[in-house]
Amino acid sequence: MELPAKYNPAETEDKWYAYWIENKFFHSEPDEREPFTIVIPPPNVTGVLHMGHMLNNTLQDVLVRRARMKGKNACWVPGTDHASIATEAKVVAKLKENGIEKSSLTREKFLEYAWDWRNEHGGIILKQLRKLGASCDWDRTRFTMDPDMTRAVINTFVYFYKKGMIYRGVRMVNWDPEGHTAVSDEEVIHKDVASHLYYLKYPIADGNHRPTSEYVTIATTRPETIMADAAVCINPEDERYRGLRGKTIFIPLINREIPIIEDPYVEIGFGTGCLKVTPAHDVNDYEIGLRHNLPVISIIDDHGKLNGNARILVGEDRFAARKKIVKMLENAGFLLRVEDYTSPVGFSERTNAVIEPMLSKQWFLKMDSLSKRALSYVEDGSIRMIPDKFKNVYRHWMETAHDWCISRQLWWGQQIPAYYLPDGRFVVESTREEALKAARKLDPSIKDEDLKQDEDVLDTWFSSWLWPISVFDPDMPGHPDHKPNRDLAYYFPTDDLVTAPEILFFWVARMVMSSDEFMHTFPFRNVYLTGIVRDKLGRKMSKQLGNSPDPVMLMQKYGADGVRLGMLLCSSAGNDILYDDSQVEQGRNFCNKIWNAFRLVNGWKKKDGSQPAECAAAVKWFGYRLDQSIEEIDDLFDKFRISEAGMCVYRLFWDDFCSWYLEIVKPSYGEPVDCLTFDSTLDYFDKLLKLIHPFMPFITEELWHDIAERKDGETIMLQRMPEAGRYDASYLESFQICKGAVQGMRAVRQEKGISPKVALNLRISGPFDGGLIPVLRKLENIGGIDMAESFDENMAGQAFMVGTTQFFVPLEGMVDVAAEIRKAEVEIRHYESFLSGVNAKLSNEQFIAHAPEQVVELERKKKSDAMQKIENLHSIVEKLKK
RNA sequence: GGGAGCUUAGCUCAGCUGGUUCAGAGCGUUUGCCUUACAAGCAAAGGGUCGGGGGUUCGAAUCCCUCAGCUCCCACCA
Repeated sequence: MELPAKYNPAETEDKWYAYWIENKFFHSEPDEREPFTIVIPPPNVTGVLHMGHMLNNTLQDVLVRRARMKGKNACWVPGTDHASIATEAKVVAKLKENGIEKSSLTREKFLEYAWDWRNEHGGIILKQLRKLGASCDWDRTRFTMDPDMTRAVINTFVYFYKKGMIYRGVRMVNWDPEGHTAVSDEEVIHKDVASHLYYLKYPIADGNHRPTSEYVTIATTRPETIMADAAVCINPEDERYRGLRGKTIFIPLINREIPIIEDPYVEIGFGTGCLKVTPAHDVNDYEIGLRHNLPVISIIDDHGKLNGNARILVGEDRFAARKKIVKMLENAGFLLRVEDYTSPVGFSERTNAVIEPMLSKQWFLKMDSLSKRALSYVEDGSIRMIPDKFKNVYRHWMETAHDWCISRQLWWGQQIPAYYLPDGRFVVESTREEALKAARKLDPSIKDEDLKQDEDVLDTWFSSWLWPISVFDPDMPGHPDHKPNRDLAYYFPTDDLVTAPEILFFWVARMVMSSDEFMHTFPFRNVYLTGIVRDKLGRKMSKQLGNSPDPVMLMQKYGADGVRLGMLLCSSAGNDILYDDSQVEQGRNFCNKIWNAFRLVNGWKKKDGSQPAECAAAVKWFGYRLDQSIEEIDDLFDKFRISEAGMCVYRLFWDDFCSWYLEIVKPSYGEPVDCLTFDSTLDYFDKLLKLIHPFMPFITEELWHDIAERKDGETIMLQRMPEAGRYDASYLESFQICKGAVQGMRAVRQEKGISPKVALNLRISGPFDGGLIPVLRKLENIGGIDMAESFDENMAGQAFMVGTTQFFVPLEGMVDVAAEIRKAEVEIRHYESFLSGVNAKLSNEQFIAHAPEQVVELERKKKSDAMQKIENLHSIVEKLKK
């Protein structure tokens, strides 16, 4: 049976994934083994796989598969996130397409649509992850709005409320007038926008509530908010405005009288040094308002339109109102001038609407004690950040965290379990029944229908911050009637978390908080932060730019294994990766290389008989090389240098195994291979497949089944990862010299245009392991080999050195003597300057006195080696000149 | 405005606490090869005064200062 020269991933990948599922290889149950746990960062339930997911999940799969092969009980818990604002926005848009306005629906009806949408589109991304080879325990798949997961969230809310850590307050929030909800600070993106600075006249009052002709000038970017002004503020140090102290002033157009106050917040040098204070519509003004007890006059409604408090332009959109009021101010003579001005404006991450700072009643979770304790886990090293630099970022945030606004004015999500009595008092309980009981304690006459549940839902992160706990035990520890849970006790704390730095605060930090609160420990040991996948030009991948390849198409074209390896090889932790097709091509090519190495070995016939010397040497060498590489790979994984570990495996297979080992042991066409070499080769192939498996699960499973008889239900997935043995470093060095000799001879041929069919003689002077001469002969067409003290006189030829071993290829009549002399002289000069550097060091008394003995010793070795080389080169020149 | 980080070959990056033979890898480039495992390949070659300047040291890509450029995070001066 002839195997094709090109590996075809499509044929194998689906087959093996089905096999793994069928045999439940991904499933984990607690047992006596050491656990290894990863919880997936749950993607949006209605999302589709993008390049970031590919990278992120490949990394997780590599870690999980490796742990499994190290004999651990590996459990990778998958799931999805309800992503309240994003999903609700999608559903609203979809309904709009069908001519249905959200406002025309009841909450129940809307949620019905939303669940339909989720059931239809939900989980596509999880199916796509299977294509990638992700070895998730699908039996444990969770959704943040599963009934029991929701119960965990609700119970947690009640828990913190009863602990006094959740409160309801009027706060300045980032209002999204498009989404009609408050969004967190983290969901606001600030961009610089070109706008104008308007200079307005505010008439000063005469003391009897009448305007005078005197005025102060105020600069503002938002003239439509003047009706909400509560004061005008000056800096107490500002000499120019001494006369204004204690006076009052009139708002233009509506003639409302407001005080002049003093606060150091105002910058003397900026604008006019006079600030209009609008507590209802600006965060800083709100703070000033609090300090000076100013009234809060809100003139913008939830839709971004002016309300009755504005008195003028009522019902106008805020941006239309701005244009109109500028005209009105101008016509009335209050507009002094207009300057171009660039100011930062906040946009909603989800809807891209301009954020309106607004006062509204929201629910908050106190962060103070939670964030302090969460910081300590990272500070004391219980949680390791990879790369390390994110420790700083984390610390900075934890030290400045504000209380967390956890309510959202949406329907898709967990509804806040606060129930209002008709008189406005409220109770917080996990069920309506309990709420009724509690309410009756306040007022025995309350009936069920009198209770009104809070309309808001909880921030999505308020459910995902419980994820590492709730996926195992949705009952959540910390609740009064909680029973110990076997899964939680076994799998928690988890081992590694692989996620994007963007959600270090949203998610990672908050999981640490919830874990500290409920488990009194950290939720994971290592946090591996991946970079962002960008295009070749460094731009973020986005739908608008259309610069993102479709991951599923990519896997079809290059194979999942190829895509996995390709992305991994160029992605060190925390660094962005600039995606280019050439990377996955490299991965695909590697698959092909493995495939063809298999084709070669697969065609071999075994025979009895002695092992040729070159094979014995190659087997010995590669065995050591393998042990050396395994040691290196283990070390790289310990340091989470996953891409480097991948590169190490790549080179081990391609360079050492294929280009050297196989080339040495490879028999002539059709010839059989001796038993010892045959068995060693298959053993090495088997070990290599295991080392590669975490990176490329499909092709390794396929070939592992081909290199030996396997019983049904066997898998490479559950084989033990090869462990490093002791190796003889000096033998590896001797082999390096042999490799150097081969490369030197090839270079001579290349340079002189000598065909491989022409045998060349070789003279060796200096250290060389005679046992490797058969290897030399196998790889190069060599006539005679002399091991000589020095070279014959009068011999034309080409010389080269490997280390301190000198090689000489006699080339009677084929050498440009003058050119060779020039080359040798260049080299002599080079070594002479090197030598003089070394000599300078060695004759420096300071160096001898300060440097450690080994370093001095090394310099002496350098000196003698360099002198040896120079001498050798001189003798070459001598000979050439004769 | 505050903070963090980056700047090493054409590209993407290693280079750990300063010293293992004048700086490494992958990709790309150039040259020669269709050598019956692989042209998605084989073989060889070229390519860097480690962003500029200064300092510490016997010794600096590595530590310190400074300048320049880039990136990210936080805060948002009306």
